[in-house]
Amino acid sequence: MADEEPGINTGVLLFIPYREMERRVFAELASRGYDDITLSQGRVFQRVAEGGSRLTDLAEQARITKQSAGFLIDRLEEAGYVERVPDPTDARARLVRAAPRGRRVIAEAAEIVAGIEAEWAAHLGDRDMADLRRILLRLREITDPYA
Amino acid sequence: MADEEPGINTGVLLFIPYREMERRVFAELASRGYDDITLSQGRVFQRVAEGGSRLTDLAEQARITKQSAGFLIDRLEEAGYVERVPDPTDARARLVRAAPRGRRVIAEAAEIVAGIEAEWAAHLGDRDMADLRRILLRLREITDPYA
DNA sequence: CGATTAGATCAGAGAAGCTGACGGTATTCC
DNA sequence: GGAATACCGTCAGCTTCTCTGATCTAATCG
Repeated sequence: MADEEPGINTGVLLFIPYREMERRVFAELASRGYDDITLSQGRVFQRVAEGGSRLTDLAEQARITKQSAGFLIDRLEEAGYVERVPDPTDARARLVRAAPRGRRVIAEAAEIVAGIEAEWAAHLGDRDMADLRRILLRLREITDPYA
Repeated sequence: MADEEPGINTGVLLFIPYREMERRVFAELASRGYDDITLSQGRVFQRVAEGGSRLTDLAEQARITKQSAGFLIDRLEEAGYVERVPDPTDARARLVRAAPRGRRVIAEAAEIVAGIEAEWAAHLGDRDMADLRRILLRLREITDPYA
């Protein structure tokens, strides 16, 4: 687990760029005024689907308990990023969906991500960038239970 | 940030296999008796260099404050994974290095990681697995300030 | 209908991260 | 050499996040 170049753990190799992407997106969003959202909240928020998501599903996808997800969604709701509406198909459930402020931050985050991906593509070359995404999509088949 | 297959954020794509690798390694270690180490502790412990590391360096590499790193190292020390010794080259500093129990867990974790990487290679093919690592190493050049 | 399952919440606790401030040691600069 | 500065680690206090366990209501199944 030390530092010989070729022997470095593939997990760590995946983590490094992921973390850097996350850090830069959050820093940039904060500087644009979205400074009332945390990393953990963002990880859950990312999973909110277009038509709304159930709390339990969000928890599963983010790999946290539904209680933790509820805690984070409460904060996102207070800050105006999401809203909870009744699920018309199941009276036990409520749907979490993006509120207006949430939709704006989604659009801005997408811009920022696109900019960073462009930087990466410039460094790697378009060929390797495309290969990276293709291989990661295939890897997802065996590593994402909620694909 | 939603779910169209081709548009999925590259950061998320990196995160999925990373998280799965981490989860499996920790689950397997726990089942082998190393159940007194947490994810956060592991993330710092991974960075402890062969000859010992300074707390400040570990914090920088793990991207947490030195106070947080100190907290985690305290726990790792109590559990017998690391020990702190004076730094012979600087009386202000102490070196954190692996204790015997720590060296054993490093060896076992390496085995587990190798097994998972073999699974991934079997799914992707050796060619794509090698490409993945090669591309990630190049990506590290612009995403790891502590490479 | 009654029993079980599923969605969400409440309550309490522990882990882990942060900022700010401090004492001790090195280094740098006059 | 001495003063100013920077660095290493720690203490103190707080917030955020995550967990386990229990509870409530609604849906579903026999």
